[in-house]
Amino acid sequence: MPRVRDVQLYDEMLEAIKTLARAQMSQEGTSSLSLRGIARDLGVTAPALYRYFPSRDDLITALIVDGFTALAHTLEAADANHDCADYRGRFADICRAYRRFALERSVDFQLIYGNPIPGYVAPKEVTVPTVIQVFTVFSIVFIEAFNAGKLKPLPQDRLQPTVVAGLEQIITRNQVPTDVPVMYGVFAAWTKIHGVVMLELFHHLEQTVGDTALFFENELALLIDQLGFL
Amino acid sequence: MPRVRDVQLYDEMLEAIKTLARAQMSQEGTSSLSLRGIARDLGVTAPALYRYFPSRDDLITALIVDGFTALAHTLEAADANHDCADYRGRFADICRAYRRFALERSVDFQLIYGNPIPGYVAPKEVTVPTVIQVFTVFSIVFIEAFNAGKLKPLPQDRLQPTVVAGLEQIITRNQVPTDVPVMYGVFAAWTKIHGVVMLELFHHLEQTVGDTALFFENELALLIDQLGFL
DNA sequence: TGTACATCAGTGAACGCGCGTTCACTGATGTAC
DNA sequence: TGTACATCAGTGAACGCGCGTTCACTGATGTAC
Repeated sequence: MPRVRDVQLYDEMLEAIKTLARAQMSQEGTSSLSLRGIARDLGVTAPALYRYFPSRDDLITALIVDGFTALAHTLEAADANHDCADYRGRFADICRAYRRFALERSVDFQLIYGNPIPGYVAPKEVTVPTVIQVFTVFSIVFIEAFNAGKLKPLPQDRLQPTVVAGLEQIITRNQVPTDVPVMYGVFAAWTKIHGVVMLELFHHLEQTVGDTALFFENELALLIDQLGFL
Repeated sequence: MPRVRDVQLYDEMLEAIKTLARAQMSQEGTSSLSLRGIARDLGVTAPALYRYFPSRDDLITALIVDGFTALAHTLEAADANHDCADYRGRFADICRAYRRFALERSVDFQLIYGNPIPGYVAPKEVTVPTVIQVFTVFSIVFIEAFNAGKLKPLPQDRLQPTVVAGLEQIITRNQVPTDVPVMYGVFAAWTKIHGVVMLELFHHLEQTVGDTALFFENELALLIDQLGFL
């Protein structure tokens, strides 16, 4: 951040740029982000943007980080709406929020989970921590449910040893206070929900199952049972 | 197709263009397809391509159709490798082929299931039939297994009435010779596999579960039981 | 077998547009005396 | 309170590059007589 006269104005400009960037992406696709286009929309010349972002890639990075954070907050908010002990309800609402986010803020969703942007490489040290945020929200419900005796996860002998080893690594690396089978449930859930949402988002389901919202609810209900939520 | 002097040469040129297009997309992303770039690679001027494709969009359409067809054939081939009565094995291999296709031919996979290409609109009358092809391969195993008494699908009362209605529509529209619960299984399977594959493809799993191949196998084994394959 | 001619396949120039980034610059702003 | 001056915020021109598509054209090819 260069020296700035008015911090508030500066921050407003930052936000304005990112908002217009998202608008542009939602019209033209995530890969068509153009600094000149943003400058045009903003009524300013293109070089002016370089005071706010050193390059186009830095703008993209900021948008990706924002996207992950927004998703994580959305999921957290959905979780907070609930009686703590209603684990089935909490989990369901988190999943619903995941879907709603994907459909309503599809730019952000495509940006974080869709095709990579050509020529752009995400700086891992920046994006990885934010990826974890999302994943953490899911974990918390599982862990709390399990500790309350309200989750009966898959027995560990149904998991491949290498998978177990991988999960153990995450558990220790991120200091997640739980066991492998519980952790496995998080991934089983996430991958399922993600699949349904992705296919719905890109309109591969509506031609086939028809009412995608109800299909989602149906799959969600079955999933909750399968995962062992009591 | 314009009048052509040598049909074989013409077809070879068509293939060459599409091959270079795929190569370009795999380097620069599906949205960065450039006719001029292809012409350059081909050692020819850009207008020459207009003898083969009336526009960039027509080339994209051809690539998408090819992608769906290739995926469908890959799945069919995986299915053909098997003792007909080994339904669990057949289903597992189809899913493995789906994953392998996504990872090995990721351009095609991103093209058909990933972010839409900005400014491009798929002509539905062309692409929809090819979408069905893929879906059909999955259906066949389910139907055959069910008819052989080797699949115990979810009871219909666990499905939402509207979802049932939607599935009935597909069944009659495409003249699929089976019942709603069997059809539902196809979607339950597809969405699950798709979710795992998508997340692996874009490297969201490797940071977390570690060995993604084994994670896939693990999820697949569980899925086969859940779906009711005997 | 030899020649005239239609046509196919690809060229080269042009149109009008886009892009990210660098650079020297100007005018407005706030501050220090 | 008034003026000089540093610096911030944004300008405008330029660099060197990209793109899809149209158009009149040329040279090679195969065919018909």
